[in-house]
Amino acid sequence: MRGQPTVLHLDMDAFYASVEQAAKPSLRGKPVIVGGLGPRGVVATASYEARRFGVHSAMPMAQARRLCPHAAFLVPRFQIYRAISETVMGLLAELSPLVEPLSLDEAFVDLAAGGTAASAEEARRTGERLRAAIREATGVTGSVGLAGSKMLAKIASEQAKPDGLVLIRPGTERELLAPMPVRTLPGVGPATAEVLRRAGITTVGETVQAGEAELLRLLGKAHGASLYLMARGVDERPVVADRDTKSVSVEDTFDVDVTDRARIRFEVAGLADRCTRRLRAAGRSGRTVVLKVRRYDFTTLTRSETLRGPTDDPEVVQEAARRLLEGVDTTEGVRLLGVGVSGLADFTQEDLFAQALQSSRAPEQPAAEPSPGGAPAPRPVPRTTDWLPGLDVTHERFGPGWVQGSGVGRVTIRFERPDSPPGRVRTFLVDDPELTGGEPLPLVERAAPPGGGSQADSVSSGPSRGTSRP
DNA sequence: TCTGGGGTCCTTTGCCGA
DNA sequence: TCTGTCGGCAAAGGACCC
Repeated sequence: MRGQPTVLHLDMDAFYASVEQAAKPSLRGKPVIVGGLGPRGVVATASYEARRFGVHSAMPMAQARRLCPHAAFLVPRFQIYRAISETVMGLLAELSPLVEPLSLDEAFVDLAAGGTAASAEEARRTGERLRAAIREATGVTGSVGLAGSKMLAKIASEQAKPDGLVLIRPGTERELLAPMPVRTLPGVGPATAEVLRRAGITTVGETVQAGEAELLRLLGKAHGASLYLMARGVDERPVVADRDTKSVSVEDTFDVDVTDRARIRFEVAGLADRCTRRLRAAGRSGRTVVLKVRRYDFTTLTRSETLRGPTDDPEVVQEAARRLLEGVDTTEGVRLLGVGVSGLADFTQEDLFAQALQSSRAPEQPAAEPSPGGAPAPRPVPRTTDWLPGLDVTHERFGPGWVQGSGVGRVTIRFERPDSPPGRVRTFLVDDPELTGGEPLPLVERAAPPGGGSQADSVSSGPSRGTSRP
């Protein structure tokens, strides 16, 4: 443990929902729920107003609707979240060269490496300056935790929420942690908590009392040892910038379970294709192809195959995924399919010999792609051209707005912008020629407009996913 | 209307070669 | 030469995180 609070953890407050409220004045102060809106969607983020009704992240959307039916339900707009995230990460980079992003809305900063935490007071001033800068540059708020380690900085930022700052003074960690539930510690999820509970351990203090030997017995070597350290407030994990990606994967959950084998093959081929596109975009290639199947009953299995050399060739990945699929029984229906590549290499070198060998080892299946024997190609889920709630639009006469809802051939648009008062609602026919998909507007005047660019695969609501209208 | 998507890390098991 | 074992790799599953 370090002598000074030199680790800063930043956590943006209810990030996606806050961005939507900043972008849409009519939603400020109201419950906002962002997530997948399909029949199998889950909540990505709930605003604090919605959390008061018991809605939280990862909750099935259907349950969220029951708990908070009057909330605004919106699909995520990753383009603008990413743009704001880049602005925030830029501000963090000004504090130190050692910044470790955890997600779009969270990061650790090693202040010691930036020379901005010589004392607790200076660390606090740095944190407050950062919070002000974030608010000014982005229009949304973040909470800051400061402590001598990652774990404690993260616990501090959790306590600071929303829109606050908490500093844990070195030397006070043990008493602070003792009464907290074990779930507070990183790496303790539902399963570990249950194992500990059955052993009579529910708080951090009890975890320490149990002793290392008992934790090793209960949880195994790696997990037990690290939990014992964490529970005593010992966390020597360094802040690591530039973490290397280890795998790339794409997956889709279907609105309705799929049983048709031809359709399943077709979807797997499409997933393999999307996966390799992402791989290539990142300039990487990989050796191990993984097929993931979640069945009708939510049991999940993976099948993997390691190639002779790394590849980023869509055909090779498709072939491997198809071979893996042949060994999986899907007659009772699948709810999710995924394709991933791991064992990543930096270079994109093709091992042609390995390819030839691999395909000659699987001769039983004719090379023909998804549509066997002249049968009509299996239909993918029709791309819904729905106007999805929350997406940006522009009307030739009324200007920029966002989709509030749609149905029976109509779409309701609210015309407002981040800097306007709450706007008015108008309803149009879905094919109104004056209505087109729009770009996200910047939340604050000076902020650069979100870096455009394509993001074909980044919107995450499955086969009927909501890309913005062309 | 039960349960997303994209990751990381760890454990177990089986196999193979030294 | 036989046997044991050890390390490394591959495959599969599971827990956890945001």
